[in-house]
Amino acid sequence: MPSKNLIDEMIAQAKISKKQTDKQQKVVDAAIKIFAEKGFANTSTSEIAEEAGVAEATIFRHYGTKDNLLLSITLPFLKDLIPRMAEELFSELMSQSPATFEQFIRGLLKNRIEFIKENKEIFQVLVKEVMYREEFKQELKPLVSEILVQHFIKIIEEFKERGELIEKASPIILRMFVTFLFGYITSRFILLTDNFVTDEEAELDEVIDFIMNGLKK
Amino acid sequence: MPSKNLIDEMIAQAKISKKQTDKQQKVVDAAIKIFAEKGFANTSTSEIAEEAGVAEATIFRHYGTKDNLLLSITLPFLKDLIPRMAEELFSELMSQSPATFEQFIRGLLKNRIEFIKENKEIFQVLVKEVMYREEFKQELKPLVSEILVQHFIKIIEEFKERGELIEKASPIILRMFVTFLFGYITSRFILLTDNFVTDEEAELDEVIDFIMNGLKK
DNA sequence: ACAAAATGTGAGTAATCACTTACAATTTAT
DNA sequence: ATAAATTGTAAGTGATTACTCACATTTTGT
Repeated sequence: MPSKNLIDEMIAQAKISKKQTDKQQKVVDAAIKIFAEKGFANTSTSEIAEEAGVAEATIFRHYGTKDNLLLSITLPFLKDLIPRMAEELFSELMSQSPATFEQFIRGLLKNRIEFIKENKEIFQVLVKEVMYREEFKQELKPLVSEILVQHFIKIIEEFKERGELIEKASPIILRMFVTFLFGYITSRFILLTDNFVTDEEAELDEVIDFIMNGLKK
Repeated sequence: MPSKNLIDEMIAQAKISKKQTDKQQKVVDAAIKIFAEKGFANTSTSEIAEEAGVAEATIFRHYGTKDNLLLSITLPFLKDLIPRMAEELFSELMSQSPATFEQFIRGLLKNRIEFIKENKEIFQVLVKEVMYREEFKQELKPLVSEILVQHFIKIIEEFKERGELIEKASPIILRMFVTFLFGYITSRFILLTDNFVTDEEAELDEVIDFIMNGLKK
């Protein structure tokens, strides 16, 4: 199972370390669902309690504050599981040592899209709250710079040595790639939540072709 | 003045058509500022009143509801001024008939970045609320499909005929271009509001080079 | 078996929310 | 000049908010 659902993993992990209750589980599930749909600020604790089939006081028994509920949902996802999965992904991808950069980004994109699809809701909660909360940006920064940048630069330089990539500074290559990836993910999973693209395989080909060759004839 | 501040224009326009009051002006300015910073749901009307130096009831005298205040700020921006500016921009760009597609997107990007910078706050309010409010998506859809798509397809086809662009279906070319542009704008103006790129001119060159030629050697 | 600890909840609480009302001040029309 | 209309506000309103508390139930350790 290369791309296991992270929420399940998160919950499983939490269960071992701090043995979550049935009702706690239901609270978390309900909170993720409603936060993703309406946003943190637009969701009341009474609404979460109702959706979870639990007394409102139960939420505060376990999480203390509404803010802490949000952090309990999102921080483990950010701090533990994303970095672990990222490293697994990269080592897996590179151990298969893809012949071309194209093959590499094809594997990467497929994997990431699957990953985001499976964790769409918690991903939506995160993206929305990052815009409002400096604390989330602060949590994200090291994650991005250490995990993402560190790994990517290495890979970019490997393929540059092979003569597959343009001879530009690796951070610039990375920035262009990430900017496109970011636009791709946000436009398809955050903004246009309803009508997702029909033929994914065909779209993936176009995306890769654009990243590699651009728009010039 | 090719790229005049739209908020000023909006306010000026509103002043003529419905003669805005001094206090109304202050309310709108304060609301845009706080909405952009903290988001609509996290901002109370009492906070807006205080920032504007106005009684809370004054807001409701003029706008009736908090929701209507948001719409009074954002809808004119969406419905009147963006389309007008878009058409002006395109006719201006094309009347100078840029020699190459590269020149065209250079002009476009410069212009749009300037525009977004000048209207950064109202732009942030819009992007944040589009994620939560179906009504905003509904307002945006025709705007995007009529103004943006319509104009762009024409231009893409012009440059395809000139043999400057790859021979792909125009909607696909457009989709790749817009996806990158969207990622560029959101990552720089919504997420990383603080440390914007240092050398814009150099970055613009890299962006254009990526769009045209991709990452392959 | 049973005490202690952990979990769950109904019924609150004070604070804050968007919004209203009654009335005063100002502007506009004649 | 003055009546009418518009604009502004202090002081509320009920509703909802996140959160607390006293107490019941269940689970756990011995």
